[in-house]
Amino acid sequence: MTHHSDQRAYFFKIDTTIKKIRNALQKRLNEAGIDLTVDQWVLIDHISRDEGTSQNSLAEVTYKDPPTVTRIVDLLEKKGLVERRMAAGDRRKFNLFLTAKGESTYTKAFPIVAEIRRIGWGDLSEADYQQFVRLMDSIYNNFSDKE
Amino acid sequence: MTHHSDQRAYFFKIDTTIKKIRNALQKRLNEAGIDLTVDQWVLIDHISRDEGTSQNSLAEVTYKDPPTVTRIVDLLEKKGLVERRMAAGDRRKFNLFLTAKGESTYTKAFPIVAEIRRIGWGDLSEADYQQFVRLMDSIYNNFSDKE
DNA sequence: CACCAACTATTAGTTTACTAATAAAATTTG
DNA sequence: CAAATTTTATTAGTAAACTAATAGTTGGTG
Repeated sequence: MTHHSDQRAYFFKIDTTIKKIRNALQKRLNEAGIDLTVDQWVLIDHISRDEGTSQNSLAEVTYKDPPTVTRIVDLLEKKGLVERRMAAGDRRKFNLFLTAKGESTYTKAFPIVAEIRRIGWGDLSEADYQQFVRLMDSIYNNFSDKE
Repeated sequence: MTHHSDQRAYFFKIDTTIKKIRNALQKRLNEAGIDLTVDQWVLIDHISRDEGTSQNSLAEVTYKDPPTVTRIVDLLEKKGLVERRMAAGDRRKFNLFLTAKGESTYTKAFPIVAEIRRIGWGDLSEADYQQFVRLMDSIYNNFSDKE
């Protein structure tokens, strides 16, 4: 891209778009009376798909930091949605599980998240999705490559 | 887009990409010894382009909330980079200006931000940029339309 | 075996985002 | 003009991201 006056725009567009998505999802969760933040949903989603996972493993797959995961798991535990169990064979680790209440919350939240995904994607096509992935991966990798 | 197993991916890709960009920029600013966060940079960039702007106006153009702007301006004022002056004719408002130190910091940070933009965009083309804008605007507007 | 390095999770401190409530000032309306 | 509404900015509280430091545990190596 040559140096146009709008060269600032791509950071900004990504930033405002992700904020818009997060806010829309949070609003729907609130309206549905589901006591979950977006990031809390991200964690229970991953725990549900990989019961017994450790916190560091969760941090890795969600691209969150270990301290952030610690705090979100604290909140989820306090709400009674997630349970920490000592890992057999490694006393440093916890294995994470959804409680019955956690499962039920997950089940209630899932269709709302799916709906927001649908709304956001609108009538964009599969070809659009491939473009999207190509562009995002390209930007991402441009930073991974150099250092 | 039909319901593939990767349908979760687009939220996630946007989120991880913006994090990557922010972290890369923050790292370069730190390495250059510039005492600015990314969001602080966003504000002084806008103040520099529109000297005397108000906080609410800044909030609008940056898509930040008024309380967030209040706090970031507090920090910038504490660092001596920005000055609040009472607005003539409206005692609720402040007009915001960069101090000499603020100008100098802005001048030092600018090329670093430009470099990060260049690195992130890599060898993507002008046509890619148009695709990018189309996709992002589409997702964004899909949420704006239906409330 | 003892030491050293790596790993897992936590704590602490700073920054930003969002909501809700509030103070003060300006504008509109009856 | 007086009252109600709107606007501008702030404060307070909760949540999340990042860094740095630390405790406790594990595994490897001399």
